[in-house]
Amino acid sequence: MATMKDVARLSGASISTVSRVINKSGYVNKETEDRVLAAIKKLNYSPNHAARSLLSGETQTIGLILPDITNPFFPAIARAIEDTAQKDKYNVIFCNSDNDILKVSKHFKSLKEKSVDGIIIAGEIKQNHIHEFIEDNLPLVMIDVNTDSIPVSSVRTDNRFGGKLATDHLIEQGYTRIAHIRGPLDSSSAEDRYKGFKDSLEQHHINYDPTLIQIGDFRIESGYNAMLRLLALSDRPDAVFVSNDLMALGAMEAASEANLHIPTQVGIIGYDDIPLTKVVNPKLSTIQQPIYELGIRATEFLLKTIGKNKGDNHYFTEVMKPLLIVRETTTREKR
Amino acid sequence: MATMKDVARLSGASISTVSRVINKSGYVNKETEDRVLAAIKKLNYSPNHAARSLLSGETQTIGLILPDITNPFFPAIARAIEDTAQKDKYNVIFCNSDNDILKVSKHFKSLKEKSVDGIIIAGEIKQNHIHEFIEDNLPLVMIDVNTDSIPVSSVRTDNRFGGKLATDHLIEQGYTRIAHIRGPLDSSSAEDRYKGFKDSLEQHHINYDPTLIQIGDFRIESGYNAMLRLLALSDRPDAVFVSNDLMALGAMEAASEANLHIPTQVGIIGYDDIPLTKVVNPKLSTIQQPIYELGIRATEFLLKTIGKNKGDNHYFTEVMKPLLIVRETTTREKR
DNA sequence: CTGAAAGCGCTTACAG
DNA sequence: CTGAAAGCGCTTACAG
Repeated sequence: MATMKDVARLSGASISTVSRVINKSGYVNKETEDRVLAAIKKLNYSPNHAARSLLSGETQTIGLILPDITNPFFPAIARAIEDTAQKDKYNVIFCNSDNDILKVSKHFKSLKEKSVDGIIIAGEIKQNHIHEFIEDNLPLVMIDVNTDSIPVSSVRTDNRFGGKLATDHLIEQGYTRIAHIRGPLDSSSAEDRYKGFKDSLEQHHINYDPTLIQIGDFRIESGYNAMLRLLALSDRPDAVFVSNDLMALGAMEAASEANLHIPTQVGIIGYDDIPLTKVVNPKLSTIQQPIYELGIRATEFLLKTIGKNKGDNHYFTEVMKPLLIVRETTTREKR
Repeated sequence: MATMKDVARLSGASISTVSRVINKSGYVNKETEDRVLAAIKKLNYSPNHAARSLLSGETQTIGLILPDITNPFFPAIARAIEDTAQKDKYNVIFCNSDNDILKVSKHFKSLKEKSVDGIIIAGEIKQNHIHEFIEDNLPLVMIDVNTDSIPVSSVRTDNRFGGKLATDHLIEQGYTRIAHIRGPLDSSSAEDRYKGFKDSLEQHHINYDPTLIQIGDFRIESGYNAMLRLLALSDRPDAVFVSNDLMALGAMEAASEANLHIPTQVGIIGYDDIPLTKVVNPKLSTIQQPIYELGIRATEFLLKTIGKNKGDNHYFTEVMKPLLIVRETTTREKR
């Protein structure tokens, strides 16, 4: 690889001058500039990124820690982040955490050592762990985590409102015994959706029955198993609000195997609106999160924070509204 | 951030000695070592990656260029690559190319400027473009591209064999008029699967009917549209081998809308075995590619190449065998 | 076993 | 408008 020294030698200019034409900083005689440009071209020179980083402390790279790229919720997030970062010439390093806080910490540390300019974390992170990350003063944005009481940038949807939306819809469709398969206790999103579920029951004066609440881990099998438990109840539910689409798919499978017709015998609504919802049969009703927009906004916040002076404690938060998407798994004829 | 200088000062040792204990290179007195270690801990020192890269020319980072992470085929590849890279302390920067050769080139150049130690490219790349990339002498591995006549490392499955496998299966199930929805003309995988399709027909002495061949772009809509065209034929097919699962899903949708029962009235088999195949109803028969293993092996090859001396023209190729997975869309009772 | 010095490829004042 | 010099934070011979 050619260096600036080579370019300087070939063009007859000094290294400083070469630097000036490359960075378009300071005055350079037009003819000198042309000679330098010609030399750059001839040598196929391109600047050494590591050397620049050493000086500037910046790498034009951001880190992305997400639970698992093979979970259908995350590719759209990752894509949005990469698209948005690319526009500002940032690259993104991605890491999978499997929602294991140890792995999150490990990746965070490793990214910090690589001097990434900022980090985006998606997934279930408990509040006390978030504090651990903000101590480092590295620009940080959390996706889909309720950070209400923590000074950190974040982007998420209003999960409580979404949970209510889903449950309201089931009630309006005439379902009367409504169960909920919630996500992990660690997850603030799962917690908020669960709260929305209770809000709706309360508003409609429906008794809250704890036996109708099952806990899953946001993966398909756990939805299947939770549904099995619900169907084993003596007084089983006629509808269930499932805290994410993946588990809802599992629940649908369990219902089908029990020969229960969806939506007439049991209604099911999910959460997220991942692409899968449209290809299953019947198509899954769900609460839509603006997944791609979540990723865009998170990246915008991160880049804005990177732009600010360090030590400046600005942070940004946005809570987006989710949307009810009625498809086939809940459209029972009204009685 | 603390530097080695700070550590040296605090521990009373020289910078050279500090470097020795950090890199465990050369002899260091046990007591000196302990003092240095203590200082490192106290200052929460971690080495500056950019400075190291400047010296070594290595970044412990690899680039991954894939068409689109939101295409369900690629998350598993990306995950496998990240998992494997992580084991050797490599990070991966990922970029989406949308199968646009201009974007591939752009990303390739940008990754090269960031001094990544190697690059993995997945997707449809024409042979003449591959030459462009190997000129740079940067360690490179291609995934799912037929590179038979090109000196470059690659990992793929035997697509021609897979295409034959799929078509043989349809014939064995008693289907007699078999169509093929192929992938783009640019794609060597699509071409090879198409060849396998023809191999099978030939072996079974079935006439090749060009009207039964439609071209898609590997995306769901194109499968839908291609199927529509096939169904509009006066003498329409009773089965179709679709060149990937996503298009097969589109084809299934078109068949359903035409009120054709799958698999009795029309059989459909896909290719890839993405997770979606198991959640659709009926479940999609397909040809399984070992997607995760593809990613592992590609990364292993890349890291091996990085380990070798530059200029050393070793390259590695592996062709894996695909597997027939019979599910519900092709299991017609034999006549 | 340890330290001083050179150098990786750049940018940034500073002087002219 | 241009060049010499210092320095970013490290590693690597080299000398002791």
